[in-house]
Amino acid sequence: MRLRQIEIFYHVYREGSISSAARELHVSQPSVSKVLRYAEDQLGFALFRRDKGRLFATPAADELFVEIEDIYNRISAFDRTTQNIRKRKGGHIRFGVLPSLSLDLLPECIATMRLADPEMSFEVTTLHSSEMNLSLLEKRCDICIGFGNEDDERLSSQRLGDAELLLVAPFGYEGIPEGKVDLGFLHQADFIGLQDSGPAGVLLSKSMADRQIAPHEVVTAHTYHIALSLVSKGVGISVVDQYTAASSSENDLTKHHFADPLILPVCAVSHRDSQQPELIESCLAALSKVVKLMSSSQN
Amino acid sequence: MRLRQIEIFYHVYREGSISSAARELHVSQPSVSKVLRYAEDQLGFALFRRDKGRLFATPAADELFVEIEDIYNRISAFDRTTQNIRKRKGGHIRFGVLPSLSLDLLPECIATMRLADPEMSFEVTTLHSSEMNLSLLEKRCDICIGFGNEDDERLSSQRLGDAELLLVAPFGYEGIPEGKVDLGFLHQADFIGLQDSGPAGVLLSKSMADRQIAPHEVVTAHTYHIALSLVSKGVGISVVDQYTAASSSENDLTKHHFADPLILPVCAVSHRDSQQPELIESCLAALSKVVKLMSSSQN
DNA sequence: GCGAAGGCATAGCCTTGGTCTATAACTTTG
DNA sequence: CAAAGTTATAGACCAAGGCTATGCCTTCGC
Repeated sequence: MRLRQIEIFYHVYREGSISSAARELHVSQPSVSKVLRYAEDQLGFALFRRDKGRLFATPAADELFVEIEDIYNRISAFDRTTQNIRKRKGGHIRFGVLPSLSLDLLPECIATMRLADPEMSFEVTTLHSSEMNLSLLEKRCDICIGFGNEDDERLSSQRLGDAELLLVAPFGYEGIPEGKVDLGFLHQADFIGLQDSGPAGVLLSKSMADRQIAPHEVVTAHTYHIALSLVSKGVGISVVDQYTAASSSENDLTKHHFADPLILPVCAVSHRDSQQPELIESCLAALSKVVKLMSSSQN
Repeated sequence: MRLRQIEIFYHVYREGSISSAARELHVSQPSVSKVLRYAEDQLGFALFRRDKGRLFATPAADELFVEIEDIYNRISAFDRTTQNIRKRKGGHIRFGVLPSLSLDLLPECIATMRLADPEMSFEVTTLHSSEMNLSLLEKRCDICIGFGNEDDERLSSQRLGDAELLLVAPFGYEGIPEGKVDLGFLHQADFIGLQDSGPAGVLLSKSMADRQIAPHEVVTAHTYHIALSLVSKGVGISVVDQYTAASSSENDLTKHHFADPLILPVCAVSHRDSQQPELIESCLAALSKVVKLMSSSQN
């Protein structure tokens, strides 16, 4: 079946009549009639039963419509994408970013870059650490921002700045010292852990293992948002990166630096053989600048 | 973009060259070249950069390919469906069935119906109770089989037979009497419940509530398979319908009838204005026959 | 350095898918 | 019974997409 035949079948099936499908598609009625008939000839089976000058869908049409509906929607979305590409003036960058960096760091960066060049357009997807490399290699995005380095020679990574892991505790949590906190404070404490937390989780659990610190993990949360919410409800304490901490709207919690700070590199990773290396370069430069600015203002 | 243009773009992008795409598609090289060029003209932007007689994908092409890959796969699947429809000789029925009935009851029915008419073909999807009506109304399937009646005047339902809920317990479970078991046996027992279990769950919890029986629900499982596996491991006892119980391969558990049996109707629901009423009718008759046969042989 | 091989593009020709207008036949409705 | 709705057919036309033949450019091996 050709695309036009699919379109016409889709509308005739939904409208239940050739005439109204023709009106919807802004073409003549005989045109729709002919294409539909032609499609049936090629398929080798009828899509509609003609009875007293009216159409009734056959079981085969019911079955095909289930698949066509989906295809049609995707084609429509695809057409919108081509429209968007055509209308673009400046460059276009597709970001993949950790959920924790998506609420604070990246919006700030994009705002800054758009000020510098209002013609540029952006696309943002959130990804987990483990998905980033694949997404870049399959060219589903242009720049990924996360904690840690690439591990593939087709990719290149650049350190934008640092992210510090902070202790977050409910407001007025017992026994928290003024100023910096020792990591040992976590020992035996009621702790809210994060599942699948990537490099941040690795760094934290490694640091704790080195000093034989074992918190009492009362809840394992799947998202940072839930973890912070649990902290603010007094369920326990947790450790998150500074950007997650900053983006939280919870004001029932306090944030604390560690005496021996836990530092993670914030890295931007991109494909080595991009078709628009200058654009990527200028983007990375802008990112790096904004990240440095943000981390200095947060201390 | 027309369908042919999408197909050609897809293959050129994957192969990296017009010539090999042409070979793959079994058409001439100039043909592919021309369609690709034409597509670019219509889109208003280049898909490939031509450099020293070779093609290199542009960022726009990378972006479009992400969507096209998916569309292409669906079109391929759709083409296979049209092939299948064309090749069919006899009737075709699309079943929607509860997971618990999908392993034992429905395969038995289909085997019987195929013996009676080897030309018929079938399609089976598993659905939850809550999805069945919608699936029928949207004509995504022809007959749904579950516990309980339809609740929509556009649908008609037929009782095929009964399903009894049985107590399942680990082999040698303490205190289980010979013969029938009273429902009160569940009170305070370590019980494995089922989440989202539809009419079966409703019947059971209602019966228990009436007699103020409250088991100790130690695990809530998401699938019957997990529940049965937990029972056979001695975690607790559970209640499932006879077909689920029969389909289990666990032999570390025992099955018991209740003194006051918990009976659910096994119903087949179909659309009132089907295009193939005789086919549906004969199917329902065959189903009814098989179900009656099966439930008598199981007692 | 030159010829062979393989890549892409253009030209000219043909088939067919899809559009239109005009018209006919049939159903339902007022 | 006429009016307004439906689908189907006929004939003309244009554009999409296929083919062969050919030319040009790059790369590779001798």
